[in-house]
Amino acid sequence: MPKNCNFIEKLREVGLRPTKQRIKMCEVLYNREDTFHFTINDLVKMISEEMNEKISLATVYNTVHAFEKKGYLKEISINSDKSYFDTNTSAHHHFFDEDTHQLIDCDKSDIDKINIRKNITGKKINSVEVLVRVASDNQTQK
Amino acid sequence: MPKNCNFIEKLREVGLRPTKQRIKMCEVLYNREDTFHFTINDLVKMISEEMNEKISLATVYNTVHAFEKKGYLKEISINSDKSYFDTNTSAHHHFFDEDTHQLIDCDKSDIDKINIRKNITGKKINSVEVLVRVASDNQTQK
DNA sequence: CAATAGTTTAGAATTATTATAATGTAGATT
DNA sequence: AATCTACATTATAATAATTCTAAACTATTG
Ligand SMILES: [Mn+2]
Ligand SMILES: [Mn+2]
Ligand SMILES: [Zn+2]
Ligand SMILES: [Zn+2]
Repeated sequence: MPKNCNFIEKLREVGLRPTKQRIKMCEVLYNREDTFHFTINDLVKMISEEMNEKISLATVYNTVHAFEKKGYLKEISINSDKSYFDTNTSAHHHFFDEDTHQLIDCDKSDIDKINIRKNITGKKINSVEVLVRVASDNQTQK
Repeated sequence: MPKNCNFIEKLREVGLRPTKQRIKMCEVLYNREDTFHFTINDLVKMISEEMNEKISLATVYNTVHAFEKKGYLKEISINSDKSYFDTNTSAHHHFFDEDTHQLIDCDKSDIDKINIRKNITGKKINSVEVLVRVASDNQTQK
């Protein structure tokens, strides 16, 4: 979703009613310079801090999943106890900092295009994602 | 861990006491032709079916994590509600069948070696993993 | 054969997430 | 504009994976 676009229109376009809560969430998620990664908890905090709105946890979950289904959010594969989401919905790869639990985008120049030679009969490829786990240099050794 | 090796020795080597439970789990995990992927639930089922042993759930969790820490198991990054583990501890990539929730190994010929050009200062790369999500061809369309 | 540190266990606690079901509301219909 | 209805929101309960607890057990050491 582009910054400062007509969220009401955008929501209607994909068949989602532009409710107060969804518009607020659009503002929190998309009205900023850069895309970012977040957990549900992060998002709840952002909503209550940046806005003076209280949106119920269930609605935050519902809306995040609705946006994901409509292609306005992506879920990132990290085996952690919680889910991470990304407002950058283009195909891209990630670094995951195991110390801080922060996700960092790779851009195209960082990793060559992945070429998959194997194909599984009857199955189509939905996504190809690289996760590069990094950690402080002086953690495993010493 | 090689098939039919001396598990008692192998456990002692890494400072784990060779308890009845750990030896049983070694047998279930490593005494077979091929490596495989499993969830904790899968493993509990295997233990009670293949062996006539009952190992408490807490011990299964403890032991899986102990084996993981010692490098005898790998955890696979899938954004799912549960964790997946792998008895193949070599660096390799995966297909994940979103219909059946099955993991399939990629071998070296399937995906070229990933070359990471970006580096994050003060951080070292712990792992580079590709996850290829696949699903039935006639699921998204029609 | 003690002593001790590490291990197992049942069950409780925790945590992220989803389900429920009552209330509210956007958008259509009159 | 009032009414209708399908969709949304909400507080709360339920679920499910995982971790914690603390008591009982056991492998190893001396
Ligand atoms: Mn999801
Ligand atoms: Mn783990
Ligand atoms: Zn990203
Ligand atoms: Zn594997």
